[in-house]
Amino acid sequence: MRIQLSPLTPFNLDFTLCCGQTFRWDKKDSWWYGVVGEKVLRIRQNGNTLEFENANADFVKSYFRLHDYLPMVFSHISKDDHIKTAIKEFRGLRILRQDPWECLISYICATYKSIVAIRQMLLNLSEKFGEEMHFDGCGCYTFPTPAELAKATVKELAGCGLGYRARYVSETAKAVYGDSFDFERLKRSDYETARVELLNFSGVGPKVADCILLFSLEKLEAFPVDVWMRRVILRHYAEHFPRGFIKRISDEKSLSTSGYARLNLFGRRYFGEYAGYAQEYLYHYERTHC
DNA sequence: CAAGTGCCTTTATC
DNA sequence: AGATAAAGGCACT
Repeated sequence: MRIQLSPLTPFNLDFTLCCGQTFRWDKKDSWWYGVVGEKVLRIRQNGNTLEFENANADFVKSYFRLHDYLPMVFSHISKDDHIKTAIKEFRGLRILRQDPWECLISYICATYKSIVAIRQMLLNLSEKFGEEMHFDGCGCYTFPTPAELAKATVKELAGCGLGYRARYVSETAKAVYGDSFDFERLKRSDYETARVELLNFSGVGPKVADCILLFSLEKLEAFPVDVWMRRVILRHYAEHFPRGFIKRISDEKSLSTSGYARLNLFGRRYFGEYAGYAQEYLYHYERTHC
């Protein structure tokens, strides 16, 4: 199947899948392979043509958020030269619309880990608790369902390399499975309401909640602040804060709760309703230029 | 080669 | 409220 992309609103598949928002995609030759839902999706881009197998066009458009009109997004978030530079370099990077359950578990696992390590943990979880798929080559397992992870023991989860996160994943899986938690309802809730609900899950703090809101619950105003975003703000946006505050968060090994709240609020106010897009461009630019 | 540092932080405990 | 320590393990220096 093919989709012709509009030349008016850019899309770049490589930037979108490489920028660290998702962890279970692999590139072999020109094709990207990823398990989404029950299927192995194979997709590649050639200029304005998107070619794929094993999914329908509507799903692809939704998953890659092809309906986001990026020129409008850019006009909202282009507040200064630094973000403009990041946009110029990674034009076409899009926020994904990921599955909320997988996103929740992924970012619980992501705390205090490098991206390669996160990928390994999620691969282990899928191989051990997911269902095997049949498609050419790739390590193809579905992401485990809430039922599958709720059944797993903490020891088994720890065996996947989760460490202290094993308990959080177990508790959260049981909560989601037990309540038949409805993520679609959170999509309909506003940002603040959905955020408060996410914070109730074990292993979910402000940063993890913001990632889930942005990458799977359609809250484009979410502005996750991790160590990289702290560096971005210290280097390029320090003049928006009092000296003392900047000194304090420079000295902190890890960002305090109040520090997080302040940087997060700055991002949302400064960049506006598409702050999440700004975050992703700045994050990816910082990681590739350090 | 050993030891230290960093990693898309959260939680428990003061 | 706000600070602090502890929680895998692996890659990198």
